[in-house]
Amino acid sequence: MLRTHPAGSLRTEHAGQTVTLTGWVDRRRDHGGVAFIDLRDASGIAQVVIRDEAVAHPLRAEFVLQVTGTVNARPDGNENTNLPTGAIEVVAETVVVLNESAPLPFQVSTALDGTEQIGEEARLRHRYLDLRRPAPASALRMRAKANAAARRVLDRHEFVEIETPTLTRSTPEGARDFLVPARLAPGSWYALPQSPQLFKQLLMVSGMERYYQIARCYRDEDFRADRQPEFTQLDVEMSFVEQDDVIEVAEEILVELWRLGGHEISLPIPRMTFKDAMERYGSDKPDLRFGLELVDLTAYFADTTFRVFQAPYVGAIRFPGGAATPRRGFDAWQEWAKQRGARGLAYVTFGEDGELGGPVAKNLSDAERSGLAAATGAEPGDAVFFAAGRASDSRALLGAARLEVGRKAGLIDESAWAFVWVVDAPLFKPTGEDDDVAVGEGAWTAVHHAFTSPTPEWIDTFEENPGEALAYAYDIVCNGNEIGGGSIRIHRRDVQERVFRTMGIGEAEAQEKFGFLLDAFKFGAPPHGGIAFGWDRILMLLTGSESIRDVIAFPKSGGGYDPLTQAPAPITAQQRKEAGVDAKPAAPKAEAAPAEA
RNA sequence: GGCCCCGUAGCGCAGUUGGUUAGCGCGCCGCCCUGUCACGGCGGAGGUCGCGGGUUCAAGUCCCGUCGGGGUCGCCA
Repeated sequence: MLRTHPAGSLRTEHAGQTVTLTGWVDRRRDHGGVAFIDLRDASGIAQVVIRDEAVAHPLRAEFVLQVTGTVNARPDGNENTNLPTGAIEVVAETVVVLNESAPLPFQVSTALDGTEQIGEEARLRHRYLDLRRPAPASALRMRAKANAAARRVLDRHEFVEIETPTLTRSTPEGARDFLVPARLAPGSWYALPQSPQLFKQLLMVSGMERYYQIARCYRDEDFRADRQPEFTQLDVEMSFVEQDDVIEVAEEILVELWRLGGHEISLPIPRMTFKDAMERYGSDKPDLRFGLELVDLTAYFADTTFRVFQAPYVGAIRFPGGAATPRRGFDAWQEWAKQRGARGLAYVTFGEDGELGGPVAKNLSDAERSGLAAATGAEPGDAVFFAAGRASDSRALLGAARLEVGRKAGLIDESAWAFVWVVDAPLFKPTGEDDDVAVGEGAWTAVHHAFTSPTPEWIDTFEENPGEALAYAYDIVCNGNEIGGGSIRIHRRDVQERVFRTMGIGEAEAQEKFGFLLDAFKFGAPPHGGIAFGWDRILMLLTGSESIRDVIAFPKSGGGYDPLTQAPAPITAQQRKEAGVDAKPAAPKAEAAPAEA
């Protein structure tokens, strides 16, 4: 080693020792005659005192130094209580410049931590410098600890960590695949996996019984703050289990993870049905850090003369203290609702004297007006938003409004961690649910994926009422973020075929898309199920980051562009030729391409 | 793909009703400074106002287009 001690490890008990440190010049304070260098390495910072001006003067920020000197207690009154090493300093005897540094595109000094705003594009272009800063660095360190914690739990339960291919055939999860041309089979392409779903099920057929992987997944879809084209899942699968068994392991992992952040999750994590979540919170991932549930007013307005409320569903959400919102503020809410595809957002205000206000109030009958506070739970000074129309659309709008109200009214405890399992989701949803036109029978698609088993109660009868059938699936939600989800899978070939039939997937198409899985299931597939955690999203929450980009070492920016490597980039004509990108496909077969799922 | 916001020095930002030499902080360069710790002092360099077009006597500022970034809805577990 080029050093004897990590810089951040020095304390008063080292006083008198001769040490050698290595690191970067975090900051320098040159007084001409005596100079102070904050020497930074991964462990922290130590102050180096250089009394030779000729040595100190040429040093610049981020020069790489090797310093040998004596550890001294600092003179009385000169301690720096902001530094763990603030009671000591290293008086340099020799200073070796291991490397110089060009002037930086932005400052990385720890002294500026939290005060300096740097544009994300600049940070990503020089991510290696960005990662010298304390916050980005600690996010990656937390990620490593989270990986270790997951492995610790799963090892304890005799899970086997297994890697699965990243060059594979497209798995049927519905997102767009990233494609890789196959040089040795021009015209044919690999797909990067959207998840290891099929492989982990094959591993159950293999008798591995308990599998996990910290798996990279790829989906060619548009960006979000919490989405990247390549992302990581902690992927888990188990044989001979029921829902409760998977949930138990998952909870153990979550407990270990949140302990890293100093929070003890109390078990068991509460469960809520999908139906409850939608009806009470207008979301399949309810944020339970605050109450404020949706109010179903369909019955209340059953005989209303107000045309807008003559709808299959009328619901409301209370806005505590919202009556004070200025007219301009309510206009902004209208805009907000319109951006979400709603016609608007009806509202009523409750004055301190109990008087109703707002444009909707005058459209209500006296009886409707007088009972409204009791029906909605509104107090004087509150406002209430309404949505009327199709239940699913209206609830979604109210659910979104609930979150917005929660933020605006300061109802959310930012230090809270509210976990919930959302269970009993529907197995199927009608395709084209967004159309107003009722869709005919048979047009169903899987809510999770095609291999999710119906619950035991529905396994024999789901075809009779696909819209009602429940999936043997579970999502784990934290503070309104879905951080993981899984299901008990179908292991019986007959059930799988019935599910495919309900979804309108023909035998030929099933065989073409994932025949290898169906074939495998012929040979004694055990009952199995599992879960996948959105690892980036979990780390985002654990580190208090605003974006998953903060917990990925080298993330992409918008459009899938990497500002650091400048990928994607054009290829040469030679590469193009070899890759077979331009191979003409064989004459198309008569049955044509199956419609996109 | 729709909508909203942003683009001015290496970084973060200001720039009035369109007006003559485009500013501020940090950083950078030079000199000075023996107890600082976001050290300090003096001096200095650094600009295709994202790009293209238009309106105007005059555009960083107004208009149109375009590119890039961020957010959001669609999409995506």
